Amino acid sequence: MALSSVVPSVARLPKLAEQATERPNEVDTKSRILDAAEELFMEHGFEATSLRLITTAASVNLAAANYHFGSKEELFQAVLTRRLDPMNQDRMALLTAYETASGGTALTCEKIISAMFIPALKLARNHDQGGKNFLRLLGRAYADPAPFIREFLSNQYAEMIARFRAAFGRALPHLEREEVSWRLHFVMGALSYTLAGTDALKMIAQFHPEEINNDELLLKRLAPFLAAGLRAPVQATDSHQWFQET
Amino acid sequence: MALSSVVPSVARLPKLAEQATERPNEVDTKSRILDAAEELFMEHGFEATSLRLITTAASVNLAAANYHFGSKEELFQAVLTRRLDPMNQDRMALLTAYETASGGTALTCEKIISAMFIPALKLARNHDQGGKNFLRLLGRAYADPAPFIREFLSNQYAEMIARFRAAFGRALPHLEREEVSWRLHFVMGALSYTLAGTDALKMIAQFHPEEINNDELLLKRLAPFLAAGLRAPVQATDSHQWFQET
DNA sequence: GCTAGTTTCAAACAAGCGTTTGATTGACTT
DNA sequence: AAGTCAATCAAACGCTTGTTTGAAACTAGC
Repeated sequence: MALSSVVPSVARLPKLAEQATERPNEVDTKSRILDAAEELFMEHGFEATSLRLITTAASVNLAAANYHFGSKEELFQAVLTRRLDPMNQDRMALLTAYETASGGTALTCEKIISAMFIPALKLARNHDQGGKNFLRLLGRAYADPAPFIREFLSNQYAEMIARFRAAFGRALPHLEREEVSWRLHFVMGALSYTLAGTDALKMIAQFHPEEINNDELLLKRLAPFLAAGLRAPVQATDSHQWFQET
Repeated sequence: MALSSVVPSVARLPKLAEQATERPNEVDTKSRILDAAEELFMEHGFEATSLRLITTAASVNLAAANYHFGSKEELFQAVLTRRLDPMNQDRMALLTAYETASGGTALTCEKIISAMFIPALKLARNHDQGGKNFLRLLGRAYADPAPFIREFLSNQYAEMIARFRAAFGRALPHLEREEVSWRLHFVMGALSYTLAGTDALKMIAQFHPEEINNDELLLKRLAPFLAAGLRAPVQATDSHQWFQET
């Protein structure tokens, strides 16, 4: 179905052994497509972004997208993988570092949340241009109904989620395993929603507009909220303290 | 641009004054389209759902969609309005009822969250078939990048958000207004993400599969989490307790 | 200089899209 | 019985979509 070589070799890379590969301008076609696709997918979503829009923005030929990535779906996955995979590796490495540093004692919730957020912050700050775009793209991909996106994210996240669920389980020994999983779910929900929000964010936060794109301040507000939620007392299953009214 | 009468009159309604209008089968074309659109938009998203798919599922002519609603965008808005508007009215009415019942004293966070959730629960439970579908559709619409959707939701939610922000402000007098707005934002994020989740939900909750569609149990887990987050102590702005590591 | 193999390119492909048209149907009024 | 008008229908409109094609451009090895 795809072309014979979805991963083409290196014949026409621009002067491979001649000069430094990190020129900000005039990078190779594949990266140009990835950069343009990242921004446009973030702005319009997967379905509403056409390959023609992407390739025009990248100043490459339309057929180059299918040549280098095989299909639009594979291009989207490549956009996600490029940054998501390193970020999740960072998260797990940081969690491991915290755990070995603490000896045998369980980590605090704040420490574990740190291990989730710091790699995301690093991504938002360090990358030349696309970091913030990518986090917003990721937040939106989380809510996308397309099956191939949901399946892809499930696989990409499975290992990291398992590691962090175990860590939260040790940090909150009084909670049942189910409850820990649910709260981790809520944490990821608030995080992805917050990262994806632009208009919804403006809707609520008409103040301090300079803060809106300051992810560090944003997460400094989100983290205490989530840590307190994680430590909340469990609701008795048969309690009718809630929802007693019609 | 739209037809001359986007809101057509009542000439050919099926035997208008003859029989009861609440037959579960053989409802009028407009409702059939709305029901089919609700389900398909929920399943595939706005862009990926074609009018042909909707009208075929509704067993009506393709042109009927444009005739009754004007355009695909207006159809989507009609799908949202049909249930969202009454739900938000319910929320505000319930909040007002709580406030008058409490006399002059401020409501608790739990009570305010109740006023947000109970109407959503009612929607999920009472409506013949589409209630749960609609909540998932709503959660996804929240993350949709399409400008007309974001604008529409902003307008639909503005009044309700303002009312609840004020209520939370009174319940949490030690918090600055900004902090209250942010935390309300986080609350709505976790809520919409949770309501929208299907695969992500399965990904985390492999246990008790019968609970997944039990919204009451779901919100019984979510509510204590959010209430605790709302009451969390504020993080000092200059504190470096978080994120001190690279 | 020839050849092999990778990348680019303009052009076309078939399919699907939202929307519009114009005729037809059918219930109502007069 | 004629006329009015909302509602339905099959068909088409113009356009965009993702993908494919085959030739051209280019680099590298012999």
